[in-house]
Amino acid sequence: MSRFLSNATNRIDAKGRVSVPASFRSVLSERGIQELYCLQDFIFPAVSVGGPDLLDRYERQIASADPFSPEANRMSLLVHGGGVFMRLDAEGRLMVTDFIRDFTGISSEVTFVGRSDHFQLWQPQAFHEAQAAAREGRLGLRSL
Amino acid sequence: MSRFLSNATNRIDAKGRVSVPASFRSVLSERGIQELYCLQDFIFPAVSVGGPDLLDRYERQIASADPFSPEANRMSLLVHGGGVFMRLDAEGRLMVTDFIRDFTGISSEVTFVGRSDHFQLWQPQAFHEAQAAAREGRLGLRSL
DNA sequence: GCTTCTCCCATTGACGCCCATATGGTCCCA
DNA sequence: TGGGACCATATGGGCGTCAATGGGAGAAGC
Repeated sequence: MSRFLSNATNRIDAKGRVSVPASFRSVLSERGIQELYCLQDFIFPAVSVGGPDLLDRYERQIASADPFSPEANRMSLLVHGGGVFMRLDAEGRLMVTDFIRDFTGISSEVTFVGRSDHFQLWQPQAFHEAQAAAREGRLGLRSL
Repeated sequence: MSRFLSNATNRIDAKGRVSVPASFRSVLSERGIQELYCLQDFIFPAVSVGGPDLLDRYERQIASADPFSPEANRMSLLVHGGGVFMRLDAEGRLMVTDFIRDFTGISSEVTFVGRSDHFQLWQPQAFHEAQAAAREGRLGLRSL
């Protein structure tokens, strides 16, 4: 298995912490990830979380683009300027910082969304809407 | 090679579990499937269930696109963010989670529907309507 | 000094694992 | 051919374990 899959919604406590789902934590430990790298998604109002390899992937993507293109410029601004390192506490919780709240609209609950090699933090309602929209977009295309 | 065929309706017990029909279970064990991958159908209000190979098929589809494209991002949101791995208990039952209930409308009974290489979970009434509609050559979409 | 973060422990509620019972079908034998 | 024993499946429920959550106290920073 060993990939981030499925979604779960957890509550933020009075101190601003939220438990990362156990299934995600086991993937993290399997992969030996201790430092989490967080950055804003390019399309959705969500924060992506993964190991340092996540940063590597984005840097390769930027490197592969024309370095003077607006696209590469914009990506670098988000990846290098917007990225944050975080750690979990002993119980597997992370602090929901203002950086996360402002970009995602998260206030009292966090939806954790698996994305195979990383996972994301969403405001629950926004996640449901985005998923519904993505499904609509596929209607009309042939399904597998 | 045996396939998932026919349909059967079973009751959900007080703890939210439901028995997978024995004929489906024997197909699962023949194929050596122990971990079940579940995903919302793209067209019908039903949840598809199959082996990890089901997920592999979708991932190949995603991999064929530019990994940073909006299209791949949306697809991953559905396949990774909406998919779940599940296991059967010792008696061959699975938990009917809110994820399944919300999408299918299932409350007290589950109709298992064979689809050759996978099977689906339906709300009984919705299944009958969709099948009747299919007989008439229509697409039996209920409003979700 | 006060606030903010980290480490630690307590509670509780959900889920997995186990065993018990019911129900319906099949096979064997009279 | 009808009755009964046997078996497999579906279903019900107890109980232990672990994850999610809440809160206290010490450490570090402003």
